[in-house]
Amino acid sequence: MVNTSLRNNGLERDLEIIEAVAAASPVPQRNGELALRTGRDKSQISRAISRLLDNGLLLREGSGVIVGPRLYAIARFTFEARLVSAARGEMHGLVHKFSETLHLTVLQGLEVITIHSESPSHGFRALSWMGVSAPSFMTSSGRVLLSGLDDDQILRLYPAKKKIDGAPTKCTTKTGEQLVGAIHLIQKNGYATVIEEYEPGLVGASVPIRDFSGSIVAALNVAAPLARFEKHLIPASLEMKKAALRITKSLTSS
Amino acid sequence: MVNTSLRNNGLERDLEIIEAVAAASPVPQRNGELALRTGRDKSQISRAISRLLDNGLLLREGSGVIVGPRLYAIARFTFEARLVSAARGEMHGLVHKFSETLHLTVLQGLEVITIHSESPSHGFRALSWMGVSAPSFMTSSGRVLLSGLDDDQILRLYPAKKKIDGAPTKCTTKTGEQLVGAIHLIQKNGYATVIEEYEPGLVGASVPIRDFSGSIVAALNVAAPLARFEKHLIPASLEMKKAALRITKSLTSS
DNA sequence: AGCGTTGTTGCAATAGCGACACCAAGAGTT
DNA sequence: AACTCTTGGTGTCGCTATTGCAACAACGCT
Repeated sequence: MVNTSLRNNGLERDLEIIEAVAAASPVPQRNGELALRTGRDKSQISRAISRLLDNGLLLREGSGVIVGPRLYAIARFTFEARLVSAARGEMHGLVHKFSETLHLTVLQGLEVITIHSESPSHGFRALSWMGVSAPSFMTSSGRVLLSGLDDDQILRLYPAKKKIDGAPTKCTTKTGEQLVGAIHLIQKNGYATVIEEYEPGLVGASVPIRDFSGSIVAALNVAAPLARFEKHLIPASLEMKKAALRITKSLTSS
Repeated sequence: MVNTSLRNNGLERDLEIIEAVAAASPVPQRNGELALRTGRDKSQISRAISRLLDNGLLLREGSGVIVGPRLYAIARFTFEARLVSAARGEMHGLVHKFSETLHLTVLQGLEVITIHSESPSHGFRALSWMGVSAPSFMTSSGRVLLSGLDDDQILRLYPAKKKIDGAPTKCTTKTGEQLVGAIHLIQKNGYATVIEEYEPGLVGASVPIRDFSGSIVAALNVAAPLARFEKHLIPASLEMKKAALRITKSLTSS
């Protein structure tokens, strides 16, 4: 029952513009293009960009704008920056061991966003992982990230009896009740696996990464083709569990 | 002298708050502390933080707030996307200066892959390395890219005593132990050189390119015939070091 | 209990936003 | 040059959100 009518259109609009610019990176975005993308009036875009330029969030490049330096200055001091540098080496080792792609994900709202990926030599270099935020209830990393919450917190997000919006037929957690059940299993095992839930032909496993206090701050995830990796899901999970512990350790010691 | 009256207090205030939070990282900042730092009314801080939380720019951590993952995701994505175009200019200048071929490489799995090359006009092997991968332990760029990892992480990839598979006789890093030693030297110098390790008659030098948070994300590399370039390896490395810094700087500061 | 500290919320005045129309600068085209 | 077409920037005005002060609620402390 928090006051939700407290909304700042300005901030939302500015973020929308910045993300539109970021999504088009490295191509500088022109004024009109952004107006189209965000569906706002050109006058608003013009004035907003002017402000964002003044504040260093955007930067002129030719006849368009790109993301400015101030964002980097802030991003440098985020928890994610430390997390990535702590996890990168471990992920590297696991890529070598599994020969499959690894992801480092965090929860934002109800979405899972990937903040770092490591691919094996034979994989494609994923360039598009930033915008791809997946729903949390149907991915292994999402369930792992949710597993830090209490049952009633989860049920508040996903009501027990109600069918979750957008749950595909393959998904094993179509209601909040089922989700809580899956999460109990994750809490017991310390890892989560999914088989062809999010995408056909794909399997995945995830383990939680905790901070010094034990709360879950991120998830380590491996995704691979069903045929190639199904039998390795459990061993890989156990391996990742150990890696997650080492990441926690190096997070607290730095 | 244009738009001085166009100042949006909201954006400025929000940025001021976010930066205050970032500056205190990793210690979560409480409401009142931020009011003091920014010299604003606590009511404004309270409401602003509530908005910033809703938008994922900030995150609750205990009784305070930290910077959320959203900004990091934007920064990370745009940095990668713009890396090649930012490096191209510097590489072009270095090609001119060295009259040798330059490569921009990243690590994928345990292989080094070349994502961009610049060759002098007389270059025979102009495009031959694009997308080609090489083992990381025996190339200068590979060692540079590994130099962001801890010793124990490297030793997990390459056990200390065990002879590395595929290491040719010329290779100076035949065991994990030797590799760690070589990497220590790279970390100390800020560059890596190899002489006829990967291919007979060929020498090379590499320097790391770091992202906004200091993580090594790519390597700048020059490869040349032994006879022609051996005496220039060190000066070229120093030159490339400066170029690498400029690349990072050009992306992260105005 | 009483007290100090800390975060949230009413409320009037005010400042900024959103939408539409208009203006200015270029780039072709004839 | 004048003509159009495109693109970015401004003027204005009704309307809504923000501001700053205050009172209020929620703790923690002796």
